[in-house]
Amino acid sequence: MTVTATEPTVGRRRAPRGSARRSIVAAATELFARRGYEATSVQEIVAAAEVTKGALYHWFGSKSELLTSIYRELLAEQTQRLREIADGSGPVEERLRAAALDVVAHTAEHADELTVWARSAHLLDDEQAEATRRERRHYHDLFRDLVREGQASGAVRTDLSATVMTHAFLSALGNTHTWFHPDGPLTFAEVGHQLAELFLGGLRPPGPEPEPPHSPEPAPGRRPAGGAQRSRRSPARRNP
Amino acid sequence: MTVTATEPTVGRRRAPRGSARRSIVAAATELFARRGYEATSVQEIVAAAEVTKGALYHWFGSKSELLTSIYRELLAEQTQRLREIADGSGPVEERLRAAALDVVAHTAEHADELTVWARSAHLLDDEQAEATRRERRHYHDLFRDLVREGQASGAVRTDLSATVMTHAFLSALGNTHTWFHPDGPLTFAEVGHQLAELFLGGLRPPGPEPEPPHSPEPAPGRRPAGGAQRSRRSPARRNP
Amino acid sequence: MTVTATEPTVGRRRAPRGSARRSIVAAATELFARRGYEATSVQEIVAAAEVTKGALYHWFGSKSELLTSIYRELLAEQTQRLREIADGSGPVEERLRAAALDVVAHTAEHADELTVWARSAHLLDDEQAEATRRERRHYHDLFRDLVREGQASGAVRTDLSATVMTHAFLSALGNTHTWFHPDGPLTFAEVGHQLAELFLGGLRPPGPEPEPPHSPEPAPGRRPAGGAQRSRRSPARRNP
Amino acid sequence: MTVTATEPTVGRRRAPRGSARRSIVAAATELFARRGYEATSVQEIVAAAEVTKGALYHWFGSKSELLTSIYRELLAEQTQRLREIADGSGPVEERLRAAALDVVAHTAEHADELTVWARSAHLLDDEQAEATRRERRHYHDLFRDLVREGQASGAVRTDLSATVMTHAFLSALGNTHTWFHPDGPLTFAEVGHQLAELFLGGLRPPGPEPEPPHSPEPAPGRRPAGGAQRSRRSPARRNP
DNA sequence: TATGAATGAGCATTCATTCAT
DNA sequence: AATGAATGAATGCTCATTCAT
Repeated sequence: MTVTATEPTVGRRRAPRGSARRSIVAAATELFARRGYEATSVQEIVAAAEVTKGALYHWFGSKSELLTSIYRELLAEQTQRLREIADGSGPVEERLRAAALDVVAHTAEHADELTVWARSAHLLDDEQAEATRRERRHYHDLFRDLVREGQASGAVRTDLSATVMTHAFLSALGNTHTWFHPDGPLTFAEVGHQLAELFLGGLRPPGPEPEPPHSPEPAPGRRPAGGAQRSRRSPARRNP
Repeated sequence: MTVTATEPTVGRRRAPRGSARRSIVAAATELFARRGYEATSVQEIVAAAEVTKGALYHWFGSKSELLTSIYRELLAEQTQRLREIADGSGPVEERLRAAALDVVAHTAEHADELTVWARSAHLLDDEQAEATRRERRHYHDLFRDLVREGQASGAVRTDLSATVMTHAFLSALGNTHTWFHPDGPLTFAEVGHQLAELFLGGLRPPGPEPEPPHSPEPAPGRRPAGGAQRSRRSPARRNP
Repeated sequence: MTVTATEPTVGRRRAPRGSARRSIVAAATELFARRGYEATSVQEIVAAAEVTKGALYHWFGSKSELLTSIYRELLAEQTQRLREIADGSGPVEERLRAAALDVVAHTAEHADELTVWARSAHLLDDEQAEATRRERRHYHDLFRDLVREGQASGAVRTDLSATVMTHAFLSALGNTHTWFHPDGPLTFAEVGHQLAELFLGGLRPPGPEPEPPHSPEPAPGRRPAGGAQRSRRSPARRNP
Repeated sequence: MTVTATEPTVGRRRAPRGSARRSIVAAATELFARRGYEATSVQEIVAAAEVTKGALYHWFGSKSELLTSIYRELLAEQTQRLREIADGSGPVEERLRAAALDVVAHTAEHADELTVWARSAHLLDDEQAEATRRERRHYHDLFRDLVREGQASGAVRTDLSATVMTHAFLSALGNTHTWFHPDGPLTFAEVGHQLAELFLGGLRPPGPEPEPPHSPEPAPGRRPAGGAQRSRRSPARRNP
């Protein structure tokens, strides 16, 4: 019933400009994550967002466009962050490590949205699927190119496909929603760091090695932002 | 489309006993894989299976029970195979490697069903979800115990959680449906072997190593059955 | 069949506002009364009301909610009438008699709806049943309190429970649908008056009585409105 | 699973002759009473009776024939009892009283079946409805003739129709299932006696009376058999 | 920048009944 | 005297979307 105004307004306006769109996105994200895209009706979204159906269709052309919007915003942000890391100046091993940790941090921050996407992307019609697929592909290529750069420099094993290694890491992280439970013994941040460590370790060329370039511990004090708390539903997030 | 008579019949007898159930499962598996569980109607299933709706509901309590049945059969088979490998007599490194390759082979053989499951498991009601979750958990624990055995023997690094490592490998394989394309440069078998290799390599304790206990190549001549061809739709399966 | 436009429209405008709800209620009442609640399908209702299923479910959450709505409106009206009589100023005998005759009149006017209710109330789910049960109970208590007032004043025998006497009268009237036939020798109004007379007579304390306070005849000229004609299907209503 | 043998059997027979039929009737009666005829599926009946569908259709031509069977057996018994009372030798007042009390007793004994009938009779197809209607009508006429005999003898008021008075009493009793609750202050036997008393009192001619021919109390020691306990579900049956 | 009544095709599911064995 | 797989038509209901206001 009541709407919290986030900016000063005058007169008889009940909510600030664009707030309807924002509350629709927030409600949809939460519901899609909890119940799934298909199991959430437009009616439920508008009820949770405290707007009418007409308002939703004013801002979004369809239910699937709403889903796509949520994901594309997320992807754009993540791509931007990755690009900055990849374009950095340090040695490739360091940039690779930074990239992996950034994926962990971003996954932690947006677990809900990413869960929704993983479960529902296949339901989109061809047009919308194509658009997001291209952007997602772009993100993947950015990461893979970093791996390839590592291969060229000798830091990464060359007997395995950079594509496969990239997908392996991204999949392992993107699947945490199917098994991670916040009440378990590890926080999401810890799990993420272990996954990054496992990935980075797996990249090293097989055979005798002179010096491990980094310590295998989760590096206390370097935890990525948002790593410890991540979801509206379970701020702690420890798992088995 | 075609109905194979498994025993000779005379007159206008409908079909051999139990054939209705079988054709329902076959039709549902194919349709769920191609179009998705939610996008496939019961009407379409019975049309493809050439039975009536009543027959479907005679054998399965609901559409979701049909989905669950398909998955549970698959999981039971996979669990049985893993148990035999885990209970084998060789050194743990070899059993771990065999287990990983078996997961690859099984994933290749049943990619369709596993894709369906990955996309639709979250739609099940609590009761059905609980039953399969328990069985799935059991399968996971079997694999994880092998990893733990490796940790105890010194073959596997101990600075990472066996649970996390197990999930990482299973997730990487279970997610191939989101990116693998049969027209790409690698067959599914090759991708699978690379994933196994990456996983096995990542398990090794960090630091100097005397002798790599196994060659990193995909082990020619040992390819698991069904590894090279996997799906009704794309027997070759090469990917980018 | 025919649709009466209640306001002038132009072009291909569908129908005046709120008319959909009204025609749904009218069609449902008629069909439920003629064929029974369970034997009437939602499809038949919307066809008769010349609306779509969606419109019906826009206004009513379910078929049973539609049934409940019809009855609750009826009950509210009847309760209101009874309250006015009970709160009147005359002697209790007169108010009791007026109340009984009002029940007769109301039953005559709404025989169809009441028949439907008597036959189908037990099919409702607990939630809906509870709501109407409470209102129905309220109506009953209003009548019973009048009987109790009569007992306190000495006009009504005290050796029998006011609750039981009230139920007896209401049941006798509410069951007329099982046996009354309009082609019989008595009109419904006559039957109703006899029932009221029987009830009122039964209330009198047993033993010698000085003066019968009212004539036992059906009181010509005082027939309640709608008593003589009651149903779309049988305007006359005489019975055996 | 286990069936209690009601008569000695030999050999490998699992249940006595006709026991399937009996358990079907028992299960159907119980389910129809609790959930309603329409809301009870044939599947539920055979599950409760521990027989198969085929067995049910072996003994009964249809679901409605099963319903009809239950009621006709009951009606035959009740009619037989009433006939014996009506054909008795005492004065008409006494026979009338005995008849009323017998209806009370019978209603108490078979409340479940009678409830089913009251709710579901209207669902039968014309053929079955006609058969039972004739028998029910016969029962009613037997009672009404007793009332008429009372009118002829001067014991019963003649200003009201014997038909109407009979229906009033039978309806009041037949409707107890809609309001009587076993936890209330009165037992079903007490309610029944009050209803009989109210009815009998209402029959007396209006105006001065010399001697009340009977005491208004529920006549302790004369309670009809079965009056105190009646239903599988609520042996006590007290009501508000 | 909304509103909300209405659409209409589609959905999963139920159910009394049949019949070859 | 039963079995139980199969029928097939019907049922109540959902839902993303539209559009006059």
